[in-house]
Amino acid sequence: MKPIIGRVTSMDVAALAGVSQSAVSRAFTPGSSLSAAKRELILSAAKKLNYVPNSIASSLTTRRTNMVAVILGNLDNPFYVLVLKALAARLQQRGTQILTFTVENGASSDDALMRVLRYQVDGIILTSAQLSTRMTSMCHDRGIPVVLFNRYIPGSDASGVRCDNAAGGRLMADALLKAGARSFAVLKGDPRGSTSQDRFQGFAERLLEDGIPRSAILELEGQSIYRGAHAAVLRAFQDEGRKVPDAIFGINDTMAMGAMDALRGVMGLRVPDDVMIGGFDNIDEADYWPYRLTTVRQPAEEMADETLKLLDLDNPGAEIQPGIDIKLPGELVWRDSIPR
Amino acid sequence: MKPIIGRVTSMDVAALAGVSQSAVSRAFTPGSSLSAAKRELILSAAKKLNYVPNSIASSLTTRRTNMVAVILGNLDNPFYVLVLKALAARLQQRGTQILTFTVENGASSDDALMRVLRYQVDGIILTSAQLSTRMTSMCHDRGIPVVLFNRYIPGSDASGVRCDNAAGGRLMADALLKAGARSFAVLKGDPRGSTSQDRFQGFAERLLEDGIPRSAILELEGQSIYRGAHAAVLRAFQDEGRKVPDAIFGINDTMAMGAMDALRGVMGLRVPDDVMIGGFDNIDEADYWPYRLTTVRQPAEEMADETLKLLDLDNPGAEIQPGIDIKLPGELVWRDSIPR
DNA sequence: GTGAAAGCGCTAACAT
DNA sequence: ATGTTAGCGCTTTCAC
Repeated sequence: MKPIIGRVTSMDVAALAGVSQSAVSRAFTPGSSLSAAKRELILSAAKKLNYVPNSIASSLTTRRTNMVAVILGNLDNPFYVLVLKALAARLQQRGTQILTFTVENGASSDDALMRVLRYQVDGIILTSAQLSTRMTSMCHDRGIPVVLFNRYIPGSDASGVRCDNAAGGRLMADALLKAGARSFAVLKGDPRGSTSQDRFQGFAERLLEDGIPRSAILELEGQSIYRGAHAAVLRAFQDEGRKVPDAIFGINDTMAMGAMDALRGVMGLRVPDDVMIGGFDNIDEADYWPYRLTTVRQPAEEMADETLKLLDLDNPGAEIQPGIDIKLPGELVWRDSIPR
Repeated sequence: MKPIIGRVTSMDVAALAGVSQSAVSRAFTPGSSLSAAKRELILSAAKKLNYVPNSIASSLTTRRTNMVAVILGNLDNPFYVLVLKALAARLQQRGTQILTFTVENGASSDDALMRVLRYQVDGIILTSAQLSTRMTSMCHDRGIPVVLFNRYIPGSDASGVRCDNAAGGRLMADALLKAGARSFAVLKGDPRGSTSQDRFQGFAERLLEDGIPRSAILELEGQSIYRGAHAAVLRAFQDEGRKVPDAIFGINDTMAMGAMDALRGVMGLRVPDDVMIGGFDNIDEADYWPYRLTTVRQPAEEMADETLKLLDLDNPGAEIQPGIDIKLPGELVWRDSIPR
């Protein structure tokens, strides 16, 4: 017994159940006043017709779409896959769907944001790219909360959650110093990203405390990816013949892994005997046997929790918070790429 | 000069520009008849008000949301991240957004699908989990095209695109046989997934042609993940003391890598000298120096292309295809985990 | 508790 | 080319 062709609407259900269309609406709205008997009647009619409420139509009146946009940049970095998973688990559980946008690495998210706005999402989570102040205020005007994930935009009043990247950088410098390293190289990612800058900043600061000037740190551009780091290391230490330092700090694990493989696989060095390597993120791969990378763990799950708290989806009307900046501490995870 | 608080609608723009509301609508609809002058006028008024068309409202009449649902299962498997990226790039380019759903591995997607249906998506791409026939027909009734990505549901009339998994399995068996292997183990993933079954099936068939019966192949459950494969290998060859075979075939690269690390890292064996290892997918990591995994490449990009072709988003009204099943050939990528 | 009626912001005939 | 009008499928007053 196939139902009517085309969409079946609450009208059809109402007709079949012999009630008004608004009753059908109530039957699907938890907490609305409707007698249990009538609700049952309606629900069974609905099932018979394979009726599914059209949430697009309802959001027109409720002004809530139950969709949140997640702007993703670098999916090549497994950390952001972790983040997506953490966010998805939490959001789906509360009945919110994720509208995913991927943007070219380092690209401005403005155009992505423009498209997002058309969809009247209930909130926006930015894990990537820059955000212009014009966009911030457009979202603000519409009452759409925006939260920056692991990035900070100076001068912006957008709120954000991030790992305490500078402190994490210090943690790593400290570990390396304790292990006896005296010369250093750093693999940086997107130079415009605050994440990379902050980690380097904290790292350099701690080194300076031990008398190592920032100018003594070799800065390499790894473009945030394995391949980029691999190439940068080879270029510096093989092609250009620079001296391999005691330690290399990869601003993220993927780059640390790329560096490690270039050093070991191509140049025949040993880790940590010839070079120590430190990473950041603590992605799953960092624990794989060939790497056993000592790294700074980012508390992805907690960061996701805080992100949703800032989004405050349960309080639609609420005035959007000013520039709250939540910093969660990272934690050093000792493995084998730095001797202890 | 801040615009009006609250949402600004096409009415506001019309008022400011001194035109009718429908003119505004036309100004934002490419190819509608409107004089260039008026269009300019409207566009500038819109910009002044920071107006962004509400696509939720428009989809109510157009019956198109420009959203496609992508149901994702195992994001732990980097191959599906690749797939998501490929899909996102293509979809976004044509102005279609992705509604992402993650479901527990192996779980039924029925409830996810139910939620998807509320959003009136223009199409559904299922890269994971099972799909009941009831769901298939519900989508069918609504005229929502569904395409299965790398899975096949026997008896279902849903269309799908997949790598020729059986042929890929044969390719791997062939390579292993040529390299001199005579005893085998296979790391399987979700036993309910056709992908895992098909690859094993093809693998076993080819082996049989060389006189190796299926019963001689040791089947291990690796749950499709690194850690699962790692544990399964240790359990079989260390705890239970089974004899390590000449070759191990990981139904996907992640599992092959897990097996490799268990064998080398824990048991001290060498690859490929002591054990050969083959994978499937050709994820980026397969090429990393410590692995250099010989594997069967899945043509992810082409698969994404075919998926979108089947979805046929440009022909909304079109009758949904019956059970088309597109199989794209995999390709053996030789690296170092199988001697040549 | 329940129905009637008025929108939500837009598109799509239909006029002109 | 442009304005007028009638919905799209739902939620939400407002009566009863």
